Amino acid sequence: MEPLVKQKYETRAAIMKALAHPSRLMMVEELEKGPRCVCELQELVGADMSTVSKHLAVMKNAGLVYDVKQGTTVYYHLKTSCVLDFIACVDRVIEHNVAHQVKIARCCVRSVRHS
Amino acid sequence: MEPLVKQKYETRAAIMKALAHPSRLMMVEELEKGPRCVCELQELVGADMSTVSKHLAVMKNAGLVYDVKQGTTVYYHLKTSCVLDFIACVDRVIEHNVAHQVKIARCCVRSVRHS
DNA sequence: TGACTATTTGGCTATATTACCAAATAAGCA
DNA sequence: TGCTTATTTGGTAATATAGCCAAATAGTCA
Repeated sequence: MEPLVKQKYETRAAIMKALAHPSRLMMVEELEKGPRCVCELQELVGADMSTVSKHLAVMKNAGLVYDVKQGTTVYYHLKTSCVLDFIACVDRVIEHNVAHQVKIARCCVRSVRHS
Repeated sequence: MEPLVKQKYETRAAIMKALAHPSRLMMVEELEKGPRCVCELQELVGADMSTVSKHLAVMKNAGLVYDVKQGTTVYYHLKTSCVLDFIACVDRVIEHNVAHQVKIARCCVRSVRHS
């Protein structure tokens, strides 16, 4: 494995990781509606403000969001809305999984009935 | 935050997490070309076979892949190829970030030249 | 059955992530 | 300047993740 190729996958993974947290996903979706300050996002996710700030730092570091200071408040903006297509794809995977679970469940019910 | 809504984001994050690793991304891309056995994937990522097997278990658990046993070898298949659109989106974020870095770099060069 | 191959599991250590609290910064205003 | 508000940073403990080795499983074939 060439170092450059390896690097490519590490870079990609870093961005995915920055999205792979419930609070962060929630915030990304909220930011799609428009810029939000830390306090608004804190209310949304219901965690300590320092925690929220750190989550935002992670996403900023990955280049998913940027921040604009206005007085004492900091407004975070979503950089690319394509992360939402992203989430749509994840939801398709979930639907697929759920459908499969249902199929298994139906099968169980049937075999109980027949036993 | 209602528990069900919270659950939704946790489910999504779990799937993202299952993708958020260089080796796993590499494997997903390889599996797009067709089913592969663990040994082939091991060669690809260059890690211990047990490590590769555990990575595959993570993805299987998230419903991203499924496995078919054929004799002693296990072939892994990609379930949804939409995870690749996903990767395409990540690459767009990366491009965007790189472009920004270049802009900063150019700016630095200029200011050095002028100082 | 016994040996061989492919894969998974268990155990362990090192590292990373997350969350909270407390303290530090930074901007605006009396 | 001193106070207040919004946010970030540092410290720390709990938990999760990743990697390797060794051992266990499972299937094939002689």
